This record gives sequence, structure tokens and C-alpha cells, in this order.
Amino acid sequence: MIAEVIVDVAAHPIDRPFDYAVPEKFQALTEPGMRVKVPFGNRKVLGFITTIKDTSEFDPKRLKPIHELMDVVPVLNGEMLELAQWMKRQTVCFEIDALQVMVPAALRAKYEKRFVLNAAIDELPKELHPYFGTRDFVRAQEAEAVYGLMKKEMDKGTVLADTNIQQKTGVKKIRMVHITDSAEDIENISIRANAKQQLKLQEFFLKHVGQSFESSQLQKQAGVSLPTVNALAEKGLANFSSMESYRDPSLLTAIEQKIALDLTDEQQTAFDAIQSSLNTEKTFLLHGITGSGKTEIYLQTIAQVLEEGKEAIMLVPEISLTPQMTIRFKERFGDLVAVLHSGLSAGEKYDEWRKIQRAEVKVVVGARSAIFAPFQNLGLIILDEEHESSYKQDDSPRYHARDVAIWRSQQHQCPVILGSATPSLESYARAQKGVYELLALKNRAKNQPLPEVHIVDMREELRTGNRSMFSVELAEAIRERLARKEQVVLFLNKRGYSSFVLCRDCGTVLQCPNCDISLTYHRASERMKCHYCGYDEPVPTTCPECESDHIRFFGTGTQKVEEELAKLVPDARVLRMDVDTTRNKGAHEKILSAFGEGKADILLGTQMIAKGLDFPNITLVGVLSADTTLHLPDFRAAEKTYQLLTQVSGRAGRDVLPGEVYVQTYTPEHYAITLAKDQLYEPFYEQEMAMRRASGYPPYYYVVNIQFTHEDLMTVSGYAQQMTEYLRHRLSPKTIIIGPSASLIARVNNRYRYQCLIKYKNEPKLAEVLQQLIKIYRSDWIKTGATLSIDMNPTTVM
DNA sequence: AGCACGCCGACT
DNA sequence: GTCGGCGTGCTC
Repeated sequence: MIAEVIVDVAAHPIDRPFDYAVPEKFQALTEPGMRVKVPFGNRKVLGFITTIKDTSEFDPKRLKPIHELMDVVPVLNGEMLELAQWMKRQTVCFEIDALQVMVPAALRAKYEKRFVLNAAIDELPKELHPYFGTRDFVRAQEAEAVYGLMKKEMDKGTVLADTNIQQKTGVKKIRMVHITDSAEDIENISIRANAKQQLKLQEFFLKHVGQSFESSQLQKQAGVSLPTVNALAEKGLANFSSMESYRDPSLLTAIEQKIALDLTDEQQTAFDAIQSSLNTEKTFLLHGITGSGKTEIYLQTIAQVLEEGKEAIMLVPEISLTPQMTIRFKERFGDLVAVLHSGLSAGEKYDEWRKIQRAEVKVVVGARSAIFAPFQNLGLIILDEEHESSYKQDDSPRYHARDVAIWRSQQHQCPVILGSATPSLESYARAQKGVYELLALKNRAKNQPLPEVHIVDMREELRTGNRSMFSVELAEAIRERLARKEQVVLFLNKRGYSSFVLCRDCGTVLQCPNCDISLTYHRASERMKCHYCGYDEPVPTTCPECESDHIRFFGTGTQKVEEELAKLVPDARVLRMDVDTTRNKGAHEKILSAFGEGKADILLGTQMIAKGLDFPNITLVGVLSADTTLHLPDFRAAEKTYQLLTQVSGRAGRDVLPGEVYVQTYTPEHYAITLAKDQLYEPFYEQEMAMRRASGYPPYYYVVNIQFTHEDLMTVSGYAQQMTEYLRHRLSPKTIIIGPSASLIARVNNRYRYQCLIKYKNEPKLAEVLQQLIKIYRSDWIKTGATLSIDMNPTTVM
């Protein structure tokens, strides 16, 4: 028996199956999709079995045996193994990366080098004795000081080098206490009269003869501590066992079950359309304005799917930001829901994943990677806010959850619903062409009017001498809400901005020494940090250039707004939500629920408040600067701006109170802003499509971004130039190749970055040419320390 | 990627 | 003379 294994080494020459002999003792158990420990070269690595076969092309005498099976039940099923190969082709990634991303991080390998004793300890020099202590191994890291001595022993053979492979986190075990079923024994045991605790526990035991408890529960109920339990156990009154358990991440205690709401006519039409296609592979684009009740359609469709005995995946951009979505799912489906989001620990994610694998849950709500939920009988996949860029992973494997969703829907013959108030141009174009079926919700579910949006020309404000961040109109509106005890959301479009330190004398802005980017000020730690390479340093007291002490924190960020706000409305209670205030676990939820309970008048935040905020008392939304995303050098700048403005505006007036929105901008005539005002998606779509057609970007063209990095500027620009020439010669003349040019952030971590862009409509040779390119890179450039990364269908080209 | 093998400079 | 620098070649 031979197993093909994809080993856990991400490198081009290794990116193919290696054959291993399956030892007799494993043969009955071995299956594709299991993780194995295998010898590879002179070390051991983890790998995934992809195929079992009888014969190998490889010289049978040189086949090595599988060292160990890591699983009893495969962690990946056949569908996932096939999906990994598809992802490898589609995203040009290593197969091992595709396999790893499907498995919870807790199961990924942790490698630790060790020295293992291979002789009696007294054969070793005295200096080494303390390192081994009671065990026969020592972690290499702990023995750095005696590396030379160890090496000598290794030459002698008295010490061996080994790699210990462990998964990161395992199954949580809890200790169970089983009380003996003999009341007599309990009564007759002798306990010293002054051992009060033991006597107390004895009494408890008598009341619960023969019963079992979780150790922690027993201690709580009997009012004793663990040593007391141990003492009685030693006397034979109880024994212990360990039981698998799930970690309980739920902050959502005691959720009341709720029943389905009535659908509006529009919702009903959309629901019916989906329902009649439940057993076909079909993609729906559910285009519903903000507040039109898309979630209710999701919930009822899922209910339908569950009734047919199938399972559903619900993707949300980042669930920790939308606790309300989670709550609604739990209200409707209770324990049948698993939740996967970035706020969970590795162990908690693993437990949720196991519930899915064991078919204990039927619905999973989660972020991007939840698309790999190992359901066997998938009946529906939903991507809410399908236009969100977080659905595409920005490092290898650079997959898009939407593409994976559609692939899985073909496997399972089930529909996909892409929901959005502001669909990506790609999706809407596909709907127009009939590739997806378009379902439209044009009215808000509770029939509230759309909020009234005012566009404020900040150039006018400047002309009239208002240099503050708040226009007169917005300031007035804020005061008005405060007087009416209604709530305000202020949105700072922070992209492109950050809190930096500027010298007021010479204009120097503190830069990262390794990257071409300014350092960001972190108030909590009083340090300057680089968001690209992690470099940090203390905040300087004098300017490093001119030594002036007029150097100060220039907070164009939320903190600065908060200060100005305090001057504007001193009595207002302000909650700030940004990366600084949400660093701790559960901080999002806390801030949001505090705001929901009316503990603050104003919520001030960045991108992260644009979504999911659904509170009835919010009647005013202010966008402080709409322009920051608009002028980014990216083909999606207008689309992003339109989406963001629509999303933020949608936070106002979601209940009975009407909403109002103020959008401050220096370019009030831009179509992304004027059309977002009244949520005129289709005109925006038409106009943006015309722009894309003219400039040759998606959805008219497919795009591939190829990036090179090297520590030497001339080398990398040279490679990029050669590569671009190569592509120009190999690809068809209709394909447009842009560049090479320096990336927007031209240096990160002391490495220079160049990129080139391929824009094509039809390029049958593309895959082949890219493989050739990788070959050239592999055979020559990699040796000089260059890196190459290929991003198929990038979401941004900056 | 990691690790061993292999061939040339600065130290006990 | 040896320790150790990193070039290059392989991994079922």
C-alpha cells in the first residue's frame, strides 16, 4: 500500500505528491485526507495523504514508510482534497497552502528542534547533564549555550537531533469525578475529626452515591477544593476520568428563541425564487438597499434548507464586528449554529470546527475561511455583503470566498446567494449577463424612507473661514440630536490617514527605517509603530532632523476628532471605536452594546462601524471626509467610496425615527458621491462600468498582479523589466501589460517592491506562461534572494 | 524551506 | 592544524 503525501514544505520543487509506503500496522486505518508524520530528507515533517494506491513509479527500494498517523478520522474529505487542487490552479499557490487553509489553525504543525539522549547520561560531559535533567531530551532553543558540545556528542552518536511535531492545540479534556456506588464504603471510611473539608465532602458523597460530576462543578457544589477531592479519591471513594469537551466562547448567554418575521411582498418574491431552486447549482445576486431585510430572507431560506435535512454556510465579512448577526442566527437556530470568527482562540475555533465535522451543527456563520466548513450535505451558501474585499485572502492562498462558494455549489448542486446593497461591479455585470439571477429589494422592510443625505462642500467651508473638521451644518445637526436625546454616528474615513508625528519647524514626519511609510502613533503604548514590518520606537521628544522640540503627535485620526468634538459639544458622551479601543477581546461588542443601550450620544469610528450597526435611536450620520478613499491610486477607488458612503448612510433611521446624513467632501461633484446620496446604484454602475471599459479594468478585463521584491533596488527593477519583456513576448497582442513600476509602498522591511499588471480578456496560454515564469524565477532569481508573488484577480492593485 | 555536504579564511 | 563561513543540491 502506497500513500501520496503533500508535505508541509511550501517551496516550488516540493509542490507535488511524494510517495510513501504504508506500514502494515497502519493499513487498515489509513485514508486520504489524514495528516501523517513522514520522514523527508533527514527530518520529519507533517503532510496530508491525498491518494492511496498500490504501486509507485518511484523506486520501491527507496520508498520510506509513513512514520505516524496523526488522525483517526480524516481531517479533509474528498471534496476538500479536490478543492485544494482547483485552488492551486486558480490562485497559483502551493497545494500545501490550500490544504492548510481548510483545516483549523489548531491542527497545523508546530515544529520544535530537540536534542535526544541516545546513550547513558554519564557518557556525556558533565556540563550537559543538567540540560537533560529527568527527561531524555532537551529543546534546542534551551540548549543554545552548549551547541558546540552537543554537536560533538552528535558526532559520537550519544545525542541525536530530532524534530518534535505537535499540533498547536488539541481537544480540551475535563476531569470527571465518579463517586463510588457503595454508600457503605463512604460511611465506613475513616477521616480524622479535624479534617473538616473531607467530612463535608463525605457528606456530599453520601447524598450523591454513584453519581458523576465535572470536577469543577463538584468542587463548587460541595464547597471544597481539589486536594480534598483527591484525598477521598485516594481512599477509594471516587475515581477520575477525563472527558472531551468543547470550549465555550459564547458571550451570548441565554438567547431567547424567536420565530420568523412576516416577509414583505418583495422579500416573498425573492424568497420564492430561491426556494424553487434549492436543489440546483445557481447563483443569485440579492441586491437590496440598506435596511431592505436581506437577513430575514437568509434566515428563512436556511430554515427551508434545514427542513430538507441539509446544511448551510453563511459568510459575513468579519463577524466579530457584527454580533447582531450572530444573535439573530442563534435566536432562530439555537444550538444548530456554529460560529467561526477572528475573535475566537485557536482552541475555540477548533471546537466549532469539530462540531461541524461531527455534524452536530447544521449552520455555520463565519468569516472567509468558514467557506471550507466540512459539511457533507450542503444545501445553501450565502455571502452577505458580497462586495467586501475581506472575502479575498491577501496572502497565499489568495483565494476569493465567492469563487470557492460557487465551486462548492457545483459539487453539492445547491444555490449560492450573494447579498449586497452595493454589489461589486463584477457580480452585477454577471447578473446583467444572466450568469447570476438578479433579485432586487428596492424598499426598506419597515417602509421607512431612506435617510436624507446632504452633501457638504468643504471648499465652501474653507472659503468662509471654517478650518475645523466639522462643517457648520454638521455641527448644528449634531447639537440638534443631542438636544433631542437621539444618537449620532460619526465616521472618519481613515484609509490613507493615520496618526503620525510631525515636526512643526522642519516638516519632518517620522518614517520607518525599513519601509517607505510613516510611523503610526500609538497612544496606549506611547510608541511609534510601523504597520508593515512591526518596527517600533519610543515617541521622540526632539525632531531627529533639526532637533527642534516642536515635534508633536499630529492626530488626524479619531483621537484628534474626539478632541475637536469635545470643544464643539462639551457635554456629549462620546464613544470611540478604532483599532486602539478595540484591541482587546470582546471590545467591539462592549462598545456596540454600550452604544445600543444609550450609554453614549455619539459613536465615533472608522471603517469598522460602517457595517452591521442597527440601532433605532441613530438619526444622524456624519461622514467627516468622503474623499480619502476616492483619490487612492486604485481602480476600485470610486467603487469603494460609493460602497462605503452607502453603507454608512444606511446606519441612520433604521427604525421609526427618520435618519439624516451629512457627507463632507472636497469633491462634491464626483459621481461616486452624488449617486451614493440617493443610493442610485444602477446609474453608478453604468458610469463606473464606462470608466472601467475605458481604462481596461474588471469586469471588462481580468487582471493579474505580479510583484517582485529584492533588497537591492536595481536588481529588482532589472528583474521586473526582464519579466515584463518576457510576458510581452509570450502573451497575445491583445493583452495589455502595464509596468513594471514601483509598488505604491516601494519598500517594506528593507526590500524594494516592483510590480507589473497583466490585463487580459482571453488568454488561453496564461497558466502555462505563468508556470514558465515561475521556472525562470526558481532556476535563477530565487538564488539572489528575490521573491515573486502572483495575485490573480487582485482586489486592489496598489 | 531546511539541512548536509563541501570547499576556503582566521583562530587556539 | 581546526572552526565555521555560506554556495548548491536534494528531499518519496
